[in-house]
Amino acid sequence: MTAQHTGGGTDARRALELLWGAEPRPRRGPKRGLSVRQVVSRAIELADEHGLASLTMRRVAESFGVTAMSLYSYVPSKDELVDLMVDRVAEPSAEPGPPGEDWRAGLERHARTSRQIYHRHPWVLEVSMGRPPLGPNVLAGLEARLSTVGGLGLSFEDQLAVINLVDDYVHGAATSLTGVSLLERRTGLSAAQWWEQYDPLLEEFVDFERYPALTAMWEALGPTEQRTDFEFGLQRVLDGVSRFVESSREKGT
Amino acid sequence: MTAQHTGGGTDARRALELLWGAEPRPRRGPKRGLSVRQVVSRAIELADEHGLASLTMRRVAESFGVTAMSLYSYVPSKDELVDLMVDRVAEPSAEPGPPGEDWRAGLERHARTSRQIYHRHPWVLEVSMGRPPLGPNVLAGLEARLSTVGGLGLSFEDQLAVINLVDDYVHGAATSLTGVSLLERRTGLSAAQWWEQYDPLLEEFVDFERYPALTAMWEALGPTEQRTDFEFGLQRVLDGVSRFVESSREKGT
DNA sequence: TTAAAACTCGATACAACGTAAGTAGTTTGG
DNA sequence: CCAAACTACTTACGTTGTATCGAGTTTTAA
Repeated sequence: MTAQHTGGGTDARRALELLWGAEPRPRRGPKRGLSVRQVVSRAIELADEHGLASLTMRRVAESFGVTAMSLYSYVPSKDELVDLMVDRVAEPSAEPGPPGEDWRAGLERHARTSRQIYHRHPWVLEVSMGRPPLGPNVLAGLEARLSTVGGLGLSFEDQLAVINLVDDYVHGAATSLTGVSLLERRTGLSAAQWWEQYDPLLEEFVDFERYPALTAMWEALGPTEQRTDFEFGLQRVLDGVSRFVESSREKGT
Repeated sequence: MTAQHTGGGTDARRALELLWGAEPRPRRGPKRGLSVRQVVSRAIELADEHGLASLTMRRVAESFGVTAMSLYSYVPSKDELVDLMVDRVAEPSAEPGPPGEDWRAGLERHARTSRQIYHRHPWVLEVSMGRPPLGPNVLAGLEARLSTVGGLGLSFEDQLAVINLVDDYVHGAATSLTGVSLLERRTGLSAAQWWEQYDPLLEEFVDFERYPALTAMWEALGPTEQRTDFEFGLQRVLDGVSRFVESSREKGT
């Protein structure tokens, strides 16, 4: 397991060539049986279905009927492959919003788009983006966010802070939301089944007197659904941003 | 790499016994050279220093001068070990707040405590908590949060939604914050060095005309520090919660 | 008191991982 | 037309979690 992060490649030029699709056609050897695009697409499919932990070079290769080492003529390492996967699935974040869209609607749209991406490709959440792949879609996504908050009269620092705030919330909420269903597939146990296992045992080990609020809640709600409400949180976050924008306007004028 | 998540163990009773420290003393065989506490502590130290990916049963064992398989008499699997580690580092979240603390101060304190935990133990962020280990500290942390928002007249659902919102933001922000420094150690390249590699190459591949806002920002700020401001985001989130609490009070009265 | 059961720990082994190295065969530029 | 460049295959290495087995140790039951 080498790649749990992006930007791990050693050859920056090669990485950018791959990200921006600069594949010079005239190559010497035998015709290639595959393309980088194909490899990346298949890798995404496999990761979507079985998770990042199960995404191995061997499996990607096998799905094409070639050996693992063959892939290394398309992609220098698994790290680079993950970079390419991340930029590929970021495609929707580059889509333009409707004309006349105000900042709040724009941030909402970006947030929902990200949530969609995380929902469809949960493995993205496992990839640390400390150094995002500088591909067309990742850059376009950032550009779109910046232009959404660009007209508010905020400093660049504040613009970035607002964008990061929303992105951080979405990332965190998506992690919670996805974690549950991910575990159901990984362990083969539904959340309900899991609770059935633990619920009776808990009383044996836990002194519930020490957790009155928790006990009250479990009795009222049942421990079944502890779902994070994405929209609720998003609206609170945007309310907070709204207040900041307003007070920032007052000062600025 | 089996354990990137908690709650993966197969024997629920054994898991709870370990979490709640129920180690029945009269055991038959030779005296044990170690204790579960020791093993968990050492594993945390190693994960703090070298990351979760480098935390292997062999390394933990070697640090005690025993073989990898010896550990399996203390802990049934690496999954369970990670569960124990998570509950252990959650200890600070059980600490009580000052008397008379209002809800906002309480949520702030919980958020900062979590951020501290993530800062000191970045590997926790890599562990999916879809099914948190039901140990004393995790439970106490949830109890503390619930009692913080318990006096606001919110429904249990709304209480949970508020708690999850703050936790989700903190998790997301911590992931951003930690990601950068984590990569510096993992790749041996500082963020500045990394940018130096990519910056000149970018102009070769990227048509900056297509990213005007991004270009303007990079020219103004330089791409060096794209840090997430934890406190900024936290205050916006709490502002949002505040508005919700107020409007909820109006309705409720 | 003693035999058996229960336990710890070490040695060995296996399948799966990313990928280095080497080879055979194919295409193309000089 | 041949040598350089390229693809894809075979092998191989070191690492991972952990199953299995065996030898030795302590406790319990008779």
